[in-house]
Amino acid sequence: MEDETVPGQELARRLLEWFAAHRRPLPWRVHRDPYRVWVSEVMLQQTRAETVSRRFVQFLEMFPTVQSLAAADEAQVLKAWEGLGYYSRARHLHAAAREIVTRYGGRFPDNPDELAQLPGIGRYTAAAVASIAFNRPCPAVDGNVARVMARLLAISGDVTEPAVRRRIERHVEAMIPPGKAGLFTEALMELGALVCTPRNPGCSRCPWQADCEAFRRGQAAQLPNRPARPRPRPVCGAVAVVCRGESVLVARRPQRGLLGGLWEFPWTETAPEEDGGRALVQHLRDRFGVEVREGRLMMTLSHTFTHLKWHLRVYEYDWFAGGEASEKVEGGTEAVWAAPRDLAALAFGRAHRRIASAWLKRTASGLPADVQDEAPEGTRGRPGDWPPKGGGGAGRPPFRQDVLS
DNA sequence: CAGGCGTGGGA
DNA sequence: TTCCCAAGCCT
Repeated sequence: MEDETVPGQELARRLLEWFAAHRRPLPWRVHRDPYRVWVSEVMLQQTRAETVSRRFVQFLEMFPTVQSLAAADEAQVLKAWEGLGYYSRARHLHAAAREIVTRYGGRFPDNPDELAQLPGIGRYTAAAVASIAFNRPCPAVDGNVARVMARLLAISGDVTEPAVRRRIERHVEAMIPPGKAGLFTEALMELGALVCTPRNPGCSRCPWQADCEAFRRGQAAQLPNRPARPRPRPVCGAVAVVCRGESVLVARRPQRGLLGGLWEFPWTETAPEEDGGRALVQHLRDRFGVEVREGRLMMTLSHTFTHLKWHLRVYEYDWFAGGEASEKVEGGTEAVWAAPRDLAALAFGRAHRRIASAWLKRTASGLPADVQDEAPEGTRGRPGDWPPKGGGGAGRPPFRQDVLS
């Protein structure tokens, strides 16, 4: 169409030459079947390739085909996804697998429009799967590609804006070499991952250095311009580890929203300066029908999400009464008494997994519970000063709560 | 459409 | 320690 085409093809030729020499042997590049391409692309969303490589291999061992993934329970899939974050990806992956099996007979759609109808597959992933798995000439613009192109063209606008991204897509589409769409897509992302990195770009190693407008202007490291993210909002809470024999009480979070479908210890949000013990005991009674004897502080911990920062006080209780049913409790909260082996089989988010690990370690060793945070004593994690830097609450005595009246 | 949605690693 | 992310999607 435009006169971009000819120099674009020369750029593509040089890129593919570079890719042939520097391509990493990543596990999802061994076989190029649509299932593996799809799983890897979803797993790579907002997640580093180094993290994904291990987990991808494990996931493929557990779910080697789209049929096996579709046949699994969602809980199994979430367990396989544990620790990877953005758990809606796992739920969507599972739902899409079922749709591919039931609606498409187990054969993936080969075009971006149909792919993008599937849950968890957006504009980028649809184009990536169509180009890499089916060699369709679709421009797949992820963060890597957006960065490379923003520098190549010296685009100063926000590359997360749809209008800017569509402009980049048009440029990329014009560069796709006939018959080599998949290779080109991989090569462009690899360039962003290995050379045209966010900080300290390796311009001296770049096959496009001579054509890069940002490099010519000495702006490569400054582009693209990304809007600053807001600081995580602090949330304080009190967590209950209720012990009943060898088991502890755990509950499943709602399917939607933060850590959806994962398990956790019962907890309640508190004001920053309160120890939360009373509200927690009330919570156990109201929400789970469980009465406990007394509580004592077991540990404190902080956990940062993209948009939240949890400051948790974890209390250990001995069960006294209630909750025998170990089933659905009113309000829709599913709760169970989990033995150590159950804890290992359930999927938790990072913070609650750490609580489970701490409890298991203490139980196994027979040692008394210890107030312990990740920081050394005297800096953070003193029971009377939580959350750290929050102000107030100095010198508060350790929580004790008698339940029975 | 702006904001919700995880985690681990590097500067 | 703090900040910035890393192969986005959904509502």
